[in-house]
Amino acid sequence: MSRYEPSVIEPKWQAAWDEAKTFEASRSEDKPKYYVLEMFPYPSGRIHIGHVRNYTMGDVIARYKLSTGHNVLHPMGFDAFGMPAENAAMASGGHPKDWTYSNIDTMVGQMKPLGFGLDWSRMFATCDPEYYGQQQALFLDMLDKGLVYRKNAVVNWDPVDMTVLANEQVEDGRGWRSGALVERRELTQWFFKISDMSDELLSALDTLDDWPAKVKTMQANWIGRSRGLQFAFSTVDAPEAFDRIEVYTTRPDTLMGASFLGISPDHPLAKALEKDNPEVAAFCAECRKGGTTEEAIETAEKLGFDTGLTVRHPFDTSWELPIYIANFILMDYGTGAIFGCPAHDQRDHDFCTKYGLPIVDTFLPVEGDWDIQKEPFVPTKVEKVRYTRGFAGDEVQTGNDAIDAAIAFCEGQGVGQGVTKFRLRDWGLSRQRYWGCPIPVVHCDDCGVVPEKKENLPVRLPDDVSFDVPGNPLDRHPTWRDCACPSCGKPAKRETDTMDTFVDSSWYFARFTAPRAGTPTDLADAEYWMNVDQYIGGIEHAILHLLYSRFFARAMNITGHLPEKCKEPFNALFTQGMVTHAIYKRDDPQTGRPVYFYPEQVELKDGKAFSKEDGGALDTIPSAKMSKSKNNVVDPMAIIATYGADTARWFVLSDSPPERDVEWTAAGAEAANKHLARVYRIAAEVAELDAPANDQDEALLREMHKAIHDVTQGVESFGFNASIAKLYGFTNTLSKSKAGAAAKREAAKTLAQLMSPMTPHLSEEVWALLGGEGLIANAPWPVADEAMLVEDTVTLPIQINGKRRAEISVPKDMPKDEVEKLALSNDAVVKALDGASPKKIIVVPGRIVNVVI
RNA sequence: GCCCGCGUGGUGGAACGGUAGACACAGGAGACUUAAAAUCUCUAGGCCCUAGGCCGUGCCGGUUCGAAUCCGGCCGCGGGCACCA
Repeated sequence: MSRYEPSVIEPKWQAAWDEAKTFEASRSEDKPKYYVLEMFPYPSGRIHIGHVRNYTMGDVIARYKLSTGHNVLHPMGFDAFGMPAENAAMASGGHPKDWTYSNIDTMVGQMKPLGFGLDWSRMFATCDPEYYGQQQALFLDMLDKGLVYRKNAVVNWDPVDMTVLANEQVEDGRGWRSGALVERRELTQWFFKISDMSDELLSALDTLDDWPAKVKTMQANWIGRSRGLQFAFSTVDAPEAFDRIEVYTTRPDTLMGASFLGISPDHPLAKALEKDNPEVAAFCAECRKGGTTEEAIETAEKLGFDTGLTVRHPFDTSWELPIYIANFILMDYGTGAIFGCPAHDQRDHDFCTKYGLPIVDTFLPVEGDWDIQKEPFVPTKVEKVRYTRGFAGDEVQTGNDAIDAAIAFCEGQGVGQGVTKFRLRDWGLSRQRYWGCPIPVVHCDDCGVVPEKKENLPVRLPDDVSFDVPGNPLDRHPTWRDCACPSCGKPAKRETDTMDTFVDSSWYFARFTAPRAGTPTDLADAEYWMNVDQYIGGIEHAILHLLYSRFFARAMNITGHLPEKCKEPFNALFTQGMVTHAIYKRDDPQTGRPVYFYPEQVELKDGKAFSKEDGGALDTIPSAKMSKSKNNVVDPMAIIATYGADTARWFVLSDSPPERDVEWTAAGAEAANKHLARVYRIAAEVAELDAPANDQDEALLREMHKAIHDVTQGVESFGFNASIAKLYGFTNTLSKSKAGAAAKREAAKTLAQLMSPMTPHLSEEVWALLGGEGLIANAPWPVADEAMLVEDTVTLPIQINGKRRAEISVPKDMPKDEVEKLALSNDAVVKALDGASPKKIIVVPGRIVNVVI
């Protein structure tokens, strides 16, 4: 009998699938279609065990759907533009293009041996001119429909390198290379008008029934719809054109508790004052230090500057409030001006305490005391509170009711109006970098900003660029910028900004439906294949990528590139966890710096780690995100070389639920491999078995049908770990069964089929061994016989006061009162009752009996 | 700082509000073997001497006949915060 040899069988079956074009998708109306997609990878160099897990999940779905009679589209590509390619070019002198395509070659070469059922004929990289040229066409159509515009926006500016930095290139407020203090600087940038769709993007979340609730919550909070009052304070002695300052507040009910007016350092008034007041200029300059992230702004020390100017309170013109410039007020949100109410807001409370401004309550708890000077009173808006300085509605009311009443009152008084605002900002797509899709517009002295003609697309990136100095190579290229104005034909200059790589990933799923089309999409193909039936990817993309894709799908509908039904392009979403691995380290006694050990340098004894080299004890950090610098990255290629692809696939799906992180352990991989070898051995035995049918057959076949049922349910509901647990159990049953050869062969073939989405190579081999017809990949998925699933008797636990004390075995459909009688006659119950009668008996049919004493 | 998750034996984890710990790893005992590997069988949350009982799902409280599960508060860890992808 032969052994389980993955290195022999895996290439064999991969060749067989290629030969039969098993996974090449083509349109045909005779079967329902199914589009399964995993978020495509960034070509970082080598595939990661996390990729293996992600793509294996998608592959399980794809193979399962294929065997349930679907026309499956399961494509793969690369999200190939982005900063790491430029960083590599800066570090080691190559070209981003060479680096990227060489990485793609490597990664494809690593993915193929894993046996994923992918349609490789559709593969593309977003840096292919064929792809980004179509993206430029899409951009021009969006420009034409008014979905793109230019405005000023702040960027991280490195004053030493004279270049724009990405957020991740800013460390503790300093540029990562120069170490210079980063400043926020305004540049003219291109924007997508995603905010026009705020309301729609929010309300349509309700239609996404098969998306995780947490993702929808995150998106809803991100879009951040709020209702509030917008009104103006009139100023006292302010510069010309600033006699009124518009503010937006979500708490107009606290208007009588206002202590100051706060404006953003980027507010027009601040900018006006800055011009001839050096103190204001110095303060605003101070505020502009640091990075652009919300995190940096929110966690920075709250600073304010008293302008000396005041505004009049709208309800009492003799009441004047000081105008402060404050570093925590964002120009992007609302009107860039707020009124501060320290009694009911922690930040305002801190601010007023710091600058000695009055703290006046507008409401207090319905009962009890509150020292408002010491601590702000910030109840939720659904709680009832007692208004001490209310001006609308009841004295005791909820915050929500008070807000509604306040808006109505103010509108009646002619003080502002109720408005709905969103937190969502327009999507800035300009990047001052080389390795991205060029924005296809031209700057002409006479005609202004002019779109490039479609027949001139793609606007290709030049190859002759260098990365020896900071900044955008397109800016300093000797000739690339020079072109003719598409409108008047005079010499003009190309736009040198390229697109955010999120643009590339916002429509690739649509492109996969017709990857070689001469237009961004082919409507007939999109109509057939869209939407993505199952999208799989990391939770880290919960907001930006998924929101931008939802926006793009709508924009592509408006520009005629996608049908109406694609406005929500992902029918179902699954967010998978990471693959983690322990970190082994110890501090170097000389330098005190941590030294990281590779798993193969580590010896494990009684759960403790020691260096193989010198036997010294090591610290273990369990379940850490894999990171090259921590030496805890597991290379899938090494796993394949040792155990084969099926072992890697089986392992990443077992144990942990897919949405949770899974820890890679050598022991776990070893165990997975042993199990697969065992399945092979059992199948080989069964193939040679020659035993007559007997009374054990039915028990085995019953278990087989239960396995079909449970495994199928696991696959359908992303419970792959549950499917695998069931498969372990069924393997044990089969191994121990004394049933006849025919029944055991049927069971073994079914086992192979149930395993085939996870371990396709082994399954094909077992299938062939047992005389299965054709490829198991094409064999119809087994269907559980309902009659075989029904149990005649059930075991009911008996609880006394909620604690399990006994169990009884009863016929499945025994009436409640008979179960009750049986329970009461149970020894444990009789003993516990000790002659008394129970207070209550709860019988949940088929589940449990609880006797309350 | 803000938003969203997660927390169960030595380990990964299972469990429609209904027998907590399925399945697996590591461990223990045994079979086979000259021996080892491989394989197979049994065992296994903790505590108490056992019958049996007590304690146990990060911590504190609540709802319920019954809570890992629902609610409130805390602690710890992770993801995101608009130029990492």
